[in-house]
Formats: sequence, structure tokens, C-alpha cells
Amino acid sequence: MFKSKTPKTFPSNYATIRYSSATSIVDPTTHQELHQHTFSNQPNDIQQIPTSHFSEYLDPKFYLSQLLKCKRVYQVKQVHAQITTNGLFENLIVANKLLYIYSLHKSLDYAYALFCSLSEKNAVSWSVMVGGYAKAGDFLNSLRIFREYIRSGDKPDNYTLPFVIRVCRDTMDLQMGRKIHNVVCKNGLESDVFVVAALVDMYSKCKVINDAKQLFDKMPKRDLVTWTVMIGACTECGDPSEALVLFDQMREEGVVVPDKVALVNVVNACAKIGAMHKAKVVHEYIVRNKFSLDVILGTAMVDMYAKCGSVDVAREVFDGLREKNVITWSAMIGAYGYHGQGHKAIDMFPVMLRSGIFPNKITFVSLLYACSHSGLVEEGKRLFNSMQKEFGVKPDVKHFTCMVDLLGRAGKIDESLELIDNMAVEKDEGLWGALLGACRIHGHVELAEKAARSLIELQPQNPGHYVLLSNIYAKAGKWQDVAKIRELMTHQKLKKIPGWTWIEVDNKIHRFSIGDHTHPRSKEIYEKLKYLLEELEAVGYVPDTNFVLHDVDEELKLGNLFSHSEKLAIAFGLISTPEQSTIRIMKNLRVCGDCHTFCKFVSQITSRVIVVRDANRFHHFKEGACSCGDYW
DNA sequence: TTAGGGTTAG
Repeated sequence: MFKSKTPKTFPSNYATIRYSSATSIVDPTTHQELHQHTFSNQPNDIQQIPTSHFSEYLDPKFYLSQLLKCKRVYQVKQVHAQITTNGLFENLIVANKLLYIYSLHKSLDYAYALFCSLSEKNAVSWSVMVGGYAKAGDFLNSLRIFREYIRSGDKPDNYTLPFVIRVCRDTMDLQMGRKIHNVVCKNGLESDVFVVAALVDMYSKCKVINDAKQLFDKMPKRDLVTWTVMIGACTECGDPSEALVLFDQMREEGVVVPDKVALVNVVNACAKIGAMHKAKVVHEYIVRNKFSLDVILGTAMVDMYAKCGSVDVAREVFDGLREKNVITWSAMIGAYGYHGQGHKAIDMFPVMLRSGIFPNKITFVSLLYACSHSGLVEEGKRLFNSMQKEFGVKPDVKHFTCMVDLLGRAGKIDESLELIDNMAVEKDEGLWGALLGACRIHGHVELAEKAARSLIELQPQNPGHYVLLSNIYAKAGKWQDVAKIRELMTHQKLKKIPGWTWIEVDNKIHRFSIGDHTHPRSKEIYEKLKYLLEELEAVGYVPDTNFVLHDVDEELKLGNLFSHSEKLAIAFGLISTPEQSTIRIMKNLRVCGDCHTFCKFVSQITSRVIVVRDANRFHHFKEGACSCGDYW
């Protein structure tokens, strides 16, 4: 490696010349020398250059290998100086490698200056610049260079295009993405694995899965990355079950062999579905195929088990990991949080610090979330106050949202409002949503209206906001206001998001909606429910019709409650799984309050543990109580 | 010189 005075790789007969005089780099747009200060104050100011013309110094391969060894930018500059001195700058292979190494070291200014000074450029030179800017997140410059390249009359190729497509993905610019897709077609690159992988990924991040799937389906030959991107796309676009189907298809074809990255995508799909059996099957596959759990796959596994309902297994995986970083710790802290084990979450924090891991923004979001979902008000305040002072992490709107949630849930609405009034961070829909949630719990109709107005102003097209306000009116018996909201929604052509509940039985996922009669065992399910309700009412369960948000008579309300998707799934679980076994269900919306009470009673009379994953968190029902302590 | 990997509020 290069040292400032006598590098071991060089012979001893050096002459000393000024580095800057050999390689001053000038920005072609301003004609000023770049970063001159970086030359003058460093021990590497003086560079040793060999004078004897050993063939080694005239051989481009020597410089290519030297460039690859560089770990710091100043070392690249040293080799750059040697290249210039020895007259190899005109060699395009050497010049392009230099461009690439500068961009790898995020020295795009140097790369660009060098790029402009080249008397001759080839496709590689252009690609390296487009890619360098894209990777550095300088999207404007990346696109600018790409346009210049096209204007120069050359054809974009399978190197340049993935970089530009990456820009479209990172900026979520679907319109531009489609334009680039046209360029791909015009240049006959629609089957190139690199280009298609990039396009599929771009369409996936822009949430247009059909376009991604079309491209993927048309490919004559797919490689591992293309499969992986497509599997990830399904999860990204809300169809994680399809992701698992694709993974099976990929293995059945037998052309490519999955690697760790593919498995991370599969593990993510399982986490999204929340199905424990599938999680175990994937875990077994990972063990059987001897994949070691590196920090990324390990973290994904921790997250998967937690999101499939077992925070204990997640902890076992966590404890077994050789390497853990701040993401792993944050995932575990977050898991305890959404499973309602706030104390365990905050107890992990000092352990994490002692193991030398420094918290980031997400660690604090997870900690504060854990506090708010376990009612740990003082602990939450203490953490919130310490995050900037002790750890230099500036609270952003998400941290304020957790605090509003924490205070609001605890009934401290005034403190919550004070925090909102004094915060110096831009307010978003999540923040108003937290306040609205607190109003819902504590029945503050007027304040709820204020929060809902702010929400609707920010996102007029989100039906969830209207539904929340409507729920609050319904709870207060303000049926005229409920009707107004409904009219407003009809006028805006907004529809409520339909509620679904899933349950995994015999490795198959069964889905229920409200009043669903489509299941093959529907008759038995309704019979079981009817029988169950009689039993429950005998031990004190009273259906809570406040959670039926229609202005209908009581009898109809009861009928509505009776067929909520959560109840149908639980009844099916009871008739189709062994006695004593845990029932795990997943709901796409927040669990209904009456169903929450229902679950408590069912866990009591059947001696079953019921684990419910709703849109926000987990509820573990056991012996008539919920792990959330009714604090949700 | 090209494409794919983990945690977060409401």
C-alpha cells in the first residue's frame, strides 16, 4: 500500500517533484483548481516519482493494480500523478480505471474534471460517469451526462442504461422510467438481464407490478438477480405470497441456485405475510443449505420471526448471531415494542450501548414506539430528552409522532398539544394521525375534528382519514356527522379500504372478509361462531356495537359484528387446529374493539393462546387478557 | 464501467 515517503513497492532511486505541479486538476466549468487545500496540508504533499524508465512504470497493468489497492483518495491522486508523469494518461483503459476509482471514492468532482480533460472518450468513460453520479445520488448530473452521451451520437448500452434506470428508481420517476424503457426497446436490449433487472426493480419501487411482471415473463433467459428482483417486487407491491410462489418456481426450473440475497428477499416475503409455518420452512431451507447467517440475513430472520408472531424465537435468532449492528439491535427493540413488551425493549438499550453499538434515528423511533405501546410515559420522555443531548440524534417528525402518541394514549392531550405547538419540525399526516388516535381513545370530538381537518388537508385522497373521523363521530353517536363524512367520501369517489383477516392452517393461508361465506367450511364456521357467542355471553361478554359504524338498528349492528373477519378466522382456527395449539391471525387494518374483547373471552373459555397481528402491532391473548393491556 | 439484501411513527 502507498505510504507518503518510501513505498515498499517502489525502487529507491526517486527524484522528488511537487505533486500539484504534476497533476493540477481544473474544473472545466469554473476553470478553478479543485480542492487545492487537500494537497497542501497533508503529509502526502510531496510525492515520490520514479525517474528510471523501468518497464514496470510504462506498463498500464502496473497502474491498474496500484489503483485497485488504493484505500484513500489521496492515494488515488498519487497514482494519478504517476500515470501523468509516465505518459500513460492517454491510455483509455488506464484513464477509465482512474475515473472509476475516483467515483468509487466518491470524488466525482475529480472524476468529472478528468473526464472533461480526456481527448478521447469511449462508452466506458461515459458509463462510469453516469454510474458514478447515480451511485452518489447526484441524479441531475447522472441524467445530464447520459443526455450528453446520447447527443454525441453514441448508442446507450447495457452498462449505461441500468445506471440511468437506477436514477429513475431512486427518484421514483415513473414517467422518466418509461421513457428510458422506450430507449431500451429501440436499442434491442429488452432481454438483457442487467437492463431488465434494473427495469423490474424500477417498476417495483414505483409500485407498478404489472409492468415489472410483463417484462419478466417475456425474458427468454433469467438469471439469479432477475429472479431475485422479481421476488422482491412482489413483496414490495403487496403480494408476498406470489413472491414465495416465484421462489418455488425458480427452484423447480433449477437453472439458477439461490444465494443469500435471494433468501433475504424470501425471508422478507414471509415477514410480510406473517405466517409462522412458512417462516419455519424457509428457516429450515436456510439451515439445510448451510447458509451462514451474516448480519443482513440474520437481521431479516429476526424481523421475520417477530412479524410472524414469535418475539421469543426472534430473540433466539438474535442471540445466536455472530455479528449484530445497529440495524439488528433496532429490529429486536422494535419487535419487543410491537409485541407490547416495552420494558424488554428499553432494557436492551443500555446493553446495546455497552456492546459498542451507537444508536441511530430508527433505534429511537423503535424505543419511543415501545414506550408508547406499553404506556411507559416517563421512560419515553427520558429517552426523547436524551436522544439529542447524549447521542446527537436530532428528533424528526417520527420521534415527535411517537411522543404525541405516547402522551395522547396516556390521556395527556394538553401536553401532546403543547409539544405539537412548540416543535420546530414540519408536521405531517402521521403526527396528526397520532393526535387523532388519542382523541379516538379519549373521546375528544372537537380536537379530533381539528386533527382530521389537518389530515384531510394534507392527504385529501386518503380514505383512512375520513374513516377515522367518521369512527369518532359514530362513537359519540353523531350520526348526522357520520352521514356527512360518508357523503363527502362518495363525492370524492373514495372507498374504505376493505378489511381482511388471514389464518394459516396446514401450510395454507385462508382469507376472510366481513360477512364472508366463500370458505368451503363456511357453514361450520358460522355454527361454531353461534355456539361460541352463547358460551361467551354466559361468562359476561357483551357485544360492543360502538364498533359498528353504520347508522342502523341494534339487531343489524349485532349481525354485522358477528361476522367480522377476525371472528370468522378465529372460529375457523378453532375448528381446524388441534386443541391447546396457538391460533395466529393477521389483519390488514387495526383490530376492531369488539373483536379485541371477543378474543379475550375466547382465550379464557377455550384455554387457547390467540396471537393477532393487526396493522399496528401484535396482541397476545391468554387466559382472558391481552398483552397490550388494552393500551392500543 | 452494468442489475438484487436487513430495522422506523400514525
